[in-house]
Amino acid sequence: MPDATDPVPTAPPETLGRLWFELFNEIGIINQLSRALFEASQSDGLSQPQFSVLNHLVRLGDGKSPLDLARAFQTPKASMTNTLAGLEARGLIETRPHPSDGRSKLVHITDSGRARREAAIAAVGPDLARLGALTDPAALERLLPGLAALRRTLDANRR
Amino acid sequence: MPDATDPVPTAPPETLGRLWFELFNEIGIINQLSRALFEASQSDGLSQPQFSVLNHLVRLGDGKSPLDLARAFQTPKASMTNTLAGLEARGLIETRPHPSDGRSKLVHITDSGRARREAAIAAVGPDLARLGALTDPAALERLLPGLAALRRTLDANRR
DNA sequence: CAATTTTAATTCGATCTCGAACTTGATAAT
DNA sequence: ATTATCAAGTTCGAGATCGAATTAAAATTG
Repeated sequence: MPDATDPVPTAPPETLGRLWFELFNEIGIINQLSRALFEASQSDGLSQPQFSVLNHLVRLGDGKSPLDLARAFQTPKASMTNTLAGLEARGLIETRPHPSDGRSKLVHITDSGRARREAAIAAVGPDLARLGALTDPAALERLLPGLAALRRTLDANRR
Repeated sequence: MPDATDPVPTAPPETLGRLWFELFNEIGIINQLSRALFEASQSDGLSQPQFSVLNHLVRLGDGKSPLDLARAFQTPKASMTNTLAGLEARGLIETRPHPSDGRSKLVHITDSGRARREAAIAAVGPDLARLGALTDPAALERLLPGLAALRRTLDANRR
């Protein structure tokens, strides 16, 4: 029986750790499988991070700096540099100097990049349709708020 | 207005893709952040996959084959080979020949491996406690079934 | 009981990840 | 104004990821 003077419902510490590990484990596996699913569907070698950046630029607008993008995906700057280099080498984005800040630059998607994104979406389409038939979309939708909250908590809490 | 002759609520295809991408995006970021959180807490270089394997061996028993482990984590065999090599080089696991199958081998955790796992859990403890204070554990718990179902669907659906 | 096919694991190589150090440009402090 | 500090991006290097090819040991087949 809980003692009313307990400051907090004193979670059993072992159990708490287990909950987090289990959660992160599930998430790691899903991440794994979803990346593999996506990349297997792409005939050329567009990686999942590359696609994510293209998609972000289309959906939320381009003209962002690399640092903006790194923050949006919570990835280290060096990783974003690498992803952008891959996209630029393929001509899917181009970078222009920042008009007022000489250290920075702005990332713009090219027409070819837009087309590539469309093609990528079309290529995973059948796989997603297959998944969609096995899953209740509403159930997925219900997962999103909890995940977003968790993501924000983790983000707010990092050093 | 929906036409009653529509065979199925005809999910708007664009929207369906967006839902999946958003979901996988959140999951990718959480995976990212949780790995960084864990690894930053470890003073030596125990990686998150290495820890996961140690944890698995303690919780579900050792004496598994590398392939068993690869399947449990849905990772390619080659990745598991690499993770196990790292653990063995540190003396945290040891492998013994499979008694009846000459191709295989069995992974056993060492005393040092058990101790290392305990230490790793202790080292993330403060971070998890901080997170725990910002989150409702029950809300996390509620996420698990949906994630597990998603994981199973992805798993069942891969080629 | 050979020949074939499967299966467990490793090796290899190309690519990705990311912390740390560095370069260069902006901002602040005195 | 000069100097110190800070911020954006790149480079570098060590390690991780993972598909494909390889090796060796079952299991299967005819």
